[in-house]
Amino acid sequence: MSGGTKRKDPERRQRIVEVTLDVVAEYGVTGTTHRRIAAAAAVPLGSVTYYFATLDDLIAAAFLQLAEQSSEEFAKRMAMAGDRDSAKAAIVAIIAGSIWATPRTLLLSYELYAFAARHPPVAAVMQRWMSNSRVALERFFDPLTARALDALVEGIGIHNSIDTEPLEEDSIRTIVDRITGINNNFRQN
Amino acid sequence: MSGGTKRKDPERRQRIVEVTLDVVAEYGVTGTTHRRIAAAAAVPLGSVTYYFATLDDLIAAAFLQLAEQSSEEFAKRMAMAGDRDSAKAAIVAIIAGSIWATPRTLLLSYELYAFAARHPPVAAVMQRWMSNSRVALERFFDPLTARALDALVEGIGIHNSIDTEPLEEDSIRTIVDRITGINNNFRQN
DNA sequence: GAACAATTTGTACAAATGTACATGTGCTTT
DNA sequence: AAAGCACATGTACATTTGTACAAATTGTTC
Repeated sequence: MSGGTKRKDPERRQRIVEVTLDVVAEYGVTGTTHRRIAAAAAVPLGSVTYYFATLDDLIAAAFLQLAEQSSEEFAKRMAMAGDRDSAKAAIVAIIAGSIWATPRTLLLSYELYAFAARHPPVAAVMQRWMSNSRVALERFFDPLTARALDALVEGIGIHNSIDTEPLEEDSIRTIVDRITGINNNFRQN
Repeated sequence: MSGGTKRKDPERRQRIVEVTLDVVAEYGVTGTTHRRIAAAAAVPLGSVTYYFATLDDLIAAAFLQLAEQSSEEFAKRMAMAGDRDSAKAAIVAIIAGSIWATPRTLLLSYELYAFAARHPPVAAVMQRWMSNSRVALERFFDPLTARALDALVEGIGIHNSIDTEPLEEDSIRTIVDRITGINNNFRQN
C-alpha cells in the first residue's frame, strides 16, 4: 500500500528526538551526548548517528519540535476562547497553571534560547513561534497589547520559576487586567 | 604595607573571570573550555586551573559577577530617579535602550538561567538579584506593580532580542503606563 | 642573602566524545 | 529465491577535554 512502514522499529527516530529533550532537561545542552541519548532511548549508539548526521542536528530537531508543540498548544488554548474575557482567563491560566509553565518547559526554554542564539535555523523557528502567539492574541487584543501580554507570559514565567514564592493567580489577573485595560482598546470580532 | 599584592600579575584572577564571560558569550557554556579561556586571557593553561579548582567553579564565579554587576547597575539607575515619573522613564530606558539590554547581556542571561538551574549557589544569587530589583522598584511602586514591571523588563528584553523589529520606545512607555496605572496605586515617599 | 610561600608554567594523561564504518538483518520487489 | 534496500548494530579511532603535577620563578621576610 501507500507509504507503508519501513522496518522493525518504526518510531525510533521520533523516540530519539523526544528522548533528546529529556536528556537536555536533565543534563542541559552541555551534558547532552550521543551516548546519553542512546541510553535514554534504549538504542545502540550507532542508531543515533544513523538518523542524525550530527549532534547539533539532533538537538536542533528536538528544539524545533518543542517550539512547534508549544506554539500549537498556546494557539489551541487561545482558540478555545470565545471573547476577550475568556481570552484573559486563558492567559492567566497559562501563566499561573503549572500545566504549561512547568519547570521542565521553562528549563528547556532557557536552553533553547541559548541554543537558538547560535543556530540561526532554530532562531527562525522561534520567531515564527512568537509570531504565532501574537497572532493568536490579536484575535482579541490590539497588536501592542498582544505584544505586552506575550512578553508578560514570558517574564512572569521565568521569574516564577526562580522566585521562592510565585505570584498568585489573583495577582496575575490584576496585572493582565491593567495591561488589557478595563475599558480601553476594545476591538472585538 | 598592609595586604600588599602578592606577585607578578596581580589582576590575573580577575581578568580570567572577566574573559570567561567573553568566552561564554561567544561560544556558549557548551563551548567554554579551560583552553579557550586561557587563550582569551593570554595566560597558560595551568594558570586557569590554579585559581579555580574546577571549570564549573570558574563559570559560576563569572556568572556571579555578572549578576552582581547587573544588579548594581539596575539599582543605581533606579536610585537616580527622584519620583515615580522619572522611575518610569528609567524603566523605559532600560528596556528600550541598548545600554543594558545589549545582545551580549541578553545572551549571557540565557546561559545564566540554564546554568543556574543546575547550580543551586548560582540560583541563590539570581534570587537575590531579582529581589534587589524589586526592592529598588518598590521605592516607587507597590509590590505587585514592582513585580509586574520586573517581569516586563525580562519579557520584553527577551522578545526584543529575538524579534526582527523590536518595540519602539513609545510603545514601551504605553505599556509601562498601563501597568503602573495612570492614577491608581500611588504611594510616593 | 637564605629561607619561604605564593604564583607561574609546561607537560602529561586518562577519560569522554563525535563520528566513521564494516558488517549484519530482515522486508520487498522482481 | 535472488537481489536490493532501508535500517540496525557494534566497534574503532582521532580529538578534545578536565585535571594533576613537577619544576621553575618571584617577591617577601628574617
